[in-house]
Amino acid sequence: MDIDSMDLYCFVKVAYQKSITRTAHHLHLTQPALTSRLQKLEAKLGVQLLLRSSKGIKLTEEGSLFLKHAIRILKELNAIETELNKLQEGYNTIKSNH
Amino acid sequence: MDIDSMDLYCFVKVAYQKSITRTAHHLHLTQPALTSRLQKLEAKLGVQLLLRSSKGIKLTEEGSLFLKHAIRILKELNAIETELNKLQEGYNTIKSNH
DNA sequence: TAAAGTTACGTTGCGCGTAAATATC
DNA sequence: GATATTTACGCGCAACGTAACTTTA
Repeated sequence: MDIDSMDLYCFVKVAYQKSITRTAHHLHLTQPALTSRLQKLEAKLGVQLLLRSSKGIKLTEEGSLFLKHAIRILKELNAIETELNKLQEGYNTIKSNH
Repeated sequence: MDIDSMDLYCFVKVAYQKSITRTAHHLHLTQPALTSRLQKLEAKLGVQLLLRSSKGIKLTEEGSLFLKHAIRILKELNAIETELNKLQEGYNTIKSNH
């Protein structure tokens, strides 16, 4: 399937902000780049996640389902970083205790 | 950070098989391609995950920690696919019920 | 016509495979 | 020397940005 964490992050942000334009700014991307990313994510999953209109963005049922999982995965990724950092700090503490 | 699911899958496979060569074959990749992927994963995380030797592969402490999270994320990704498929089947059932 | 999203297109960087190098038993 | 991993290098595709297009309120 090959989904990357940036895909998830982009989708979650768009889901919350309900706007591709605004989210693109926040992520330091252009609108077309973000549009393309979201289209490809939907293609990979084989489902439509977003309902686009000139008013903004709404989630489909599949989108809502995906959102829950995406958030869980992003939390898991954060946990990895945190735990790896702790492990590193542990070593440094040992090193500096001589 | 930008980690993709293929990174996780590669790492988990290598962790279990304890060999880059063998895993590369199973994943239909060449050895250098897999090596490069693993190196970049370690670079992204800023930690060493694997201990390489001519005998094969062992996990570092960080590697073991990462493995647990990686497995959890892959399960979560599987769950997404399963649930999305169920949703689609649901629609088809409704459609065919006329 | 303004503000949202999308399509078209050229460029660049990343991931791959082939080939050569290195290390350890 | 056989078997493991790594480095070097060239190529192709995927992701980006700019610019033009489309839609709807």
